[in-house]
Amino acid sequence: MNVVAEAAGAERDKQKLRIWLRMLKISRQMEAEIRERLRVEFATTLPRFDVMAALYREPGGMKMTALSSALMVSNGNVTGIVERLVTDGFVVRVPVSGDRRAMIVRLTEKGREEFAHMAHVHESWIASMLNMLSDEDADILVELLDNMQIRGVRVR
Amino acid sequence: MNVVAEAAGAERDKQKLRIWLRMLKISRQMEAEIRERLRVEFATTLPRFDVMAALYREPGGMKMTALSSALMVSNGNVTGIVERLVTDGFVVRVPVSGDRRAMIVRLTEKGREEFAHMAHVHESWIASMLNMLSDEDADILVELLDNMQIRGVRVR
DNA sequence: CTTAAAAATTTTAAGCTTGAAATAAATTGA
DNA sequence: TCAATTTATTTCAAGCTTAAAATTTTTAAG
Repeated sequence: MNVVAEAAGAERDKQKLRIWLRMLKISRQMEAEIRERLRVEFATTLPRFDVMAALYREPGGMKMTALSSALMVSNGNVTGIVERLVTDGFVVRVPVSGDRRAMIVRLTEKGREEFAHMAHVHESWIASMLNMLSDEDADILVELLDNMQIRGVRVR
Repeated sequence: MNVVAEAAGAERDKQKLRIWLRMLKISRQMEAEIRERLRVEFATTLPRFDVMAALYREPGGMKMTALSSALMVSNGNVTGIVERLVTDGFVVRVPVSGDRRAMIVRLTEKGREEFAHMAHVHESWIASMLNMLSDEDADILVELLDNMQIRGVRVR
């Protein structure tokens, strides 16, 4: 590769790095704001909210493994979060008939109501935080983000 | 507000939520990949990398408070991370003459070399992960992200 | 049937993260 | 001066997170 092409490649890499750093910053800022709001207004945490969100979509409940893979976190991680949600009466764990290893986790009625309420408010927080985006920009952004399927680092 | 305008507003909120969820997912996937790589290839963690990156930009070193506000994390958090970096010989803590409360944290020569190496490889990971973006898309995305200044939730 | 492998989950150890409380030093104002 | 406030940092308790090891149960292979 000649020097010109090399320089162009380096500049392209820098541009990608810029995208990543900017995206990371925005995500962290928004996450921090959401965590703070969840703590102050609902006395809960983002991981708890995430678990409840996943369970809300599956009224029949989910196995621990399904839950942890849906959230892309480790098994052991979910164990602790679910434990605390059980203590608070938001979820229950029921044994799976026919497989004594497995457990199904399900929202209680109290958990469903609590989540429905939080989700509604949560949506308005997001809309408020992203209110600098015009409808057009929002459409472009959704389109771009939808096409970004992250896979592992390509080893050449 | 009439029913049509209300429905349009609700749809707008959903679009913003979509953007947030997609962005969060991408960030988490990329972060997970970077954490894994840092662990396997450099036996380090993302928080440590972040601290070293901030210090690399300030050859004279930074006070603890400057460091934690640059990284947008709590003071106490940085204390622990720096502690472990000191143990590994990547940073040093020097007292500030004239202010016995404060501490300046600075990369050691070993720390500078280590970070320079990691940063180079890190950049190529990012470029590889974002290789689905055309140059045009990348430019549009940088532009959009640059205009997204997140502030707290606007209370109406 | 028995044993080996696989699967679902929990436990553990180490590190990250926070908000709040504690410490210590510097600054301000009466 | 000297008391109150502010500033810089650390400590603490609680929860989050991971990878790896351990446990229990199921499935598969001979």
